Amino acid sequence: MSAKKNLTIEDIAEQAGVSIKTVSRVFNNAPNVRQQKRDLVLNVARDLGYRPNISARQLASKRSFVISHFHDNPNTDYLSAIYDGMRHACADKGYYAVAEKLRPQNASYRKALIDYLTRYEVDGVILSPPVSDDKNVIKELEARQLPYALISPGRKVKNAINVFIDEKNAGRSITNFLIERGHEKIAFISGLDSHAASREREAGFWEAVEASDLSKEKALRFAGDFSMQSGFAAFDELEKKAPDVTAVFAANDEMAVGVIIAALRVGKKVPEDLSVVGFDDSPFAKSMWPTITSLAQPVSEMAKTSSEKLIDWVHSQKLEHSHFEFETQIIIRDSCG
Amino acid sequence: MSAKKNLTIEDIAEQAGVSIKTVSRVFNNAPNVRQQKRDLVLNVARDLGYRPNISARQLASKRSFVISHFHDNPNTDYLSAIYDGMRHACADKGYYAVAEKLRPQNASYRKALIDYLTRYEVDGVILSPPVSDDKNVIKELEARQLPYALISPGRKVKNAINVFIDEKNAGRSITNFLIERGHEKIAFISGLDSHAASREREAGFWEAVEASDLSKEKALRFAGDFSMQSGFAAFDELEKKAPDVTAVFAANDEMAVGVIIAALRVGKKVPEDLSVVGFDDSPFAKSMWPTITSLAQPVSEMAKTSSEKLIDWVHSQKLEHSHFEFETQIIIRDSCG
DNA sequence: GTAGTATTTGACAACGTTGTCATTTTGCCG
DNA sequence: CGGCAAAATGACAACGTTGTCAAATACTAC
Repeated sequence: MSAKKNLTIEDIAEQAGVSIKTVSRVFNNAPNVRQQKRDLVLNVARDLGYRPNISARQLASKRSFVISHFHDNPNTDYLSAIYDGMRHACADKGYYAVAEKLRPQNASYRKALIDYLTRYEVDGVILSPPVSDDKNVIKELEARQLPYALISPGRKVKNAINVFIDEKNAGRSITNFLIERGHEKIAFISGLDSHAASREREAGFWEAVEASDLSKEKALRFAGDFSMQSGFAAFDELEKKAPDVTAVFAANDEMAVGVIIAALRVGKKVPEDLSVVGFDDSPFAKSMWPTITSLAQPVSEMAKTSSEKLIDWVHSQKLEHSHFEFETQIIIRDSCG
Repeated sequence: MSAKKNLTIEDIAEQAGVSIKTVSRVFNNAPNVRQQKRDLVLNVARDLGYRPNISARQLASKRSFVISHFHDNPNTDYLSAIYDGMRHACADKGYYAVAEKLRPQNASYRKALIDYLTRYEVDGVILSPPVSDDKNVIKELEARQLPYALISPGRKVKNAINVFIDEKNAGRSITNFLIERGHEKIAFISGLDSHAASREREAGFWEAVEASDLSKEKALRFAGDFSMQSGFAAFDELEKKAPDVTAVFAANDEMAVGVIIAALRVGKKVPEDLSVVGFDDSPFAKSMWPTITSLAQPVSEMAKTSSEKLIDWVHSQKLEHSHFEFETQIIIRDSCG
């Protein structure tokens, strides 16, 4: 074991025969460095295995190289997907990705938020539903002039990065998918009405119904809250009120799972007796029996883009593009005939 | 808006009438500061709202104030529980918690690991199954003399923090729970044999069987892999080979869910026709129908302790206690008669 | 009260970058 | 080829802590 001295910017500068400032410029992609020198520095750095010291960078530049995801969502699959996307974007640029649970129902959460923000000095923040629609949080970020990105916000915010899918359109297309398959009486199971996404998906459902030959009475709505249990309950209600419904669109996969299990329990089979489609294409959808047809949104990609644009914003000190719409896709599986 | 100048250690020192070094000592809980001065400094700091600058600390102390969790586990509930525990421990001490997925099946993962370690300069690492049993990862950490903690390792490691439950004992006790309820023919569904925890839980199962009045033939074992699908398959096999089994112990909740759904699908009811117990007390267990009796291990607490001890280790430069055993608990729910 | 020791405190130089601004080099035009 | 603007480069002072080591102060035993 050799005594390993830390490589610094000076070592590279010396080896390359330039000043430390030039090396710094190269590593920050700063303008006004001749290509030839840039290559030289990069080569020397690669050969020696040099990495800029993050702490020193932070201190000198007053950036923290940390982006944080604020959330309040019990769906750990969703959170993990977002974190994956963040890590991807961060890895390339030497940023840290962290996450923090916010509890808006908790009276002291605003204090906790401020506390967090002062303690950790993050460079940028990503908000996911339902926090992405929390006025108080947004106000706090704006007051500090902290760059932030909203994933699937209920309404777009002007001076922020907005990353989203067309929820209404998605709801419409998966509803159409059911109608096209010949279902003549269908039901929608809502998520929490406080989530904008649930409202939009429902709006899409009704638009599809109206554009079809189905009469209004042939479409029903049951209230859920995104949980599996609310899927059970919705199915039970459905059985009571409209046992002739042949297809269900649940606003997320977890409720779709609930519907399927509740159906099994009274001897109804999916898809033979009832077709079910979900939303989100969560791991559930792939592993359930039957596997569930679901509308996939590219959550990781959305988080990755959010992170990249956030980092760009931090670097350039200005917001170039603020709206990023992503495509969705219906993943057809076994849960509908 | 007042121009807000950054508060530094010097401001506090000046206000309190001491040197910056004394302030530094107070904030690092260093010894040899008179209580009276300590209080004085703390008061001044609180009044002014001072927080030490993390970057400067990092740079001067050559610590990164980051601990990282290396994992390779698709169970996002488990990962989130660990991250929660880490955050708790970190929040108090100004540390950052980050996580990174390792892919030991990937040929280049060792390179990726080294890359990660040089890029991010973490202070300590937490490994969870199956990575906590990965010799290569451990070797790499030891070579760098990086403090690390193992959550639920297959075998304890000497110069590391080991945080665990008694898996075998847990397996025994939940098996006994079934036997005591009068079940006379029972089955165990294993997880991946490469996970030490699954092997231990199984060992506990057999110990309980042997200590009981059940003859050996009255206990069966089916191979699973922790996935819901393998729960389906195990049930199907069970139906074929031993339809008179009245109770199943699945090595995790996801497989227990699989068993229940597969049973429903052939018209068997849980718990009337079949009792099922799981392991981990995941959100599944609470929300499934029926709710699932499961063995709970305090994952968040374990991660919190891991983090705390890791941070202590970093601070004191030495490992005080290395073994931390946690208690488990059977959470009785509706899935067994 | 004094010497000797242990505890407490402070001065000042790191730590490894980036920001600022001055200086040098290059490119262009007449 | 001289003059001038633009581009490229460098010297050096931040950034806000902690580490080191010397100095001051408090305690102890006689």
